[in-house]
Amino acid sequence: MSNVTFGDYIRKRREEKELPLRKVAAHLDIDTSTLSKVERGERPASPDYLKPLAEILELDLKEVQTTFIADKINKDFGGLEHLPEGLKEAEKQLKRRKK
Amino acid sequence: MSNVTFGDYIRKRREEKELPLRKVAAHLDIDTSTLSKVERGERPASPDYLKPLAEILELDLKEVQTTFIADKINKDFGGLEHLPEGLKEAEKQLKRRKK
DNA sequence: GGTATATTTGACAAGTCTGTCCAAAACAAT
DNA sequence: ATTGTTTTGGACAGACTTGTCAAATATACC
Repeated sequence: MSNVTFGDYIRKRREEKELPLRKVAAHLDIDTSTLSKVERGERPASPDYLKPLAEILELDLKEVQTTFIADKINKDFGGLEHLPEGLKEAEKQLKRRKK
Repeated sequence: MSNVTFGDYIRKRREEKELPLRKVAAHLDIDTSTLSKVERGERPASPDYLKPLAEILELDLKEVQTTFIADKINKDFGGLEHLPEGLKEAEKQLKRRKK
């Protein structure tokens, strides 16, 4: 898995499976147009899309979520120079929370 | 540094330095009320606040940013079960991008 | 070309978010 | 209790976001 946006990721997979936007969008219960925009990165994906996407594209939910998160972090925080440290800290807090 | 929200973090420091909201808010060029809300987590902090905050509170910008990022990731993605993997992936991509 | 299907575009409504304003409340100190 | 100061609450405007709809464009196939 390479450094690819969430939109590219799901579009590529949708094309592999030869599904039209129409079908996928219907399964996500959104408009074709909205999905088109998400695939092209013109709009962000909603977390609500992740499970249905994993289902219809037959992808591991873990991979879908992971790609979604990585992409969004990049877009949201890309401009901050200390992002690496921020990520480390977030991880540390997650571990701490588990207990 | 413990598992503390961004708001708590800056409030604690502001009180340490015995600065009123009025002064800090003025330096950030925002309303007192807005800063009060940010400190109490009623509103999110804008990235624009980070540098001025570091200045007036005499904190390391790196620490301020780190706390900000960790807190926001937590709030934004806290509901996703595969957040740890997402963070790992984001880090991997950052490293890859550096080249 | 012509028809059918798929995708993209842009205008739009409804909802959400961000910060301001100013009034109210809390706090300090005497 | 009154005065001065700090902090909070809530209504509000303007900007932004999210998704829809319908029209336009592209793609495929005969």
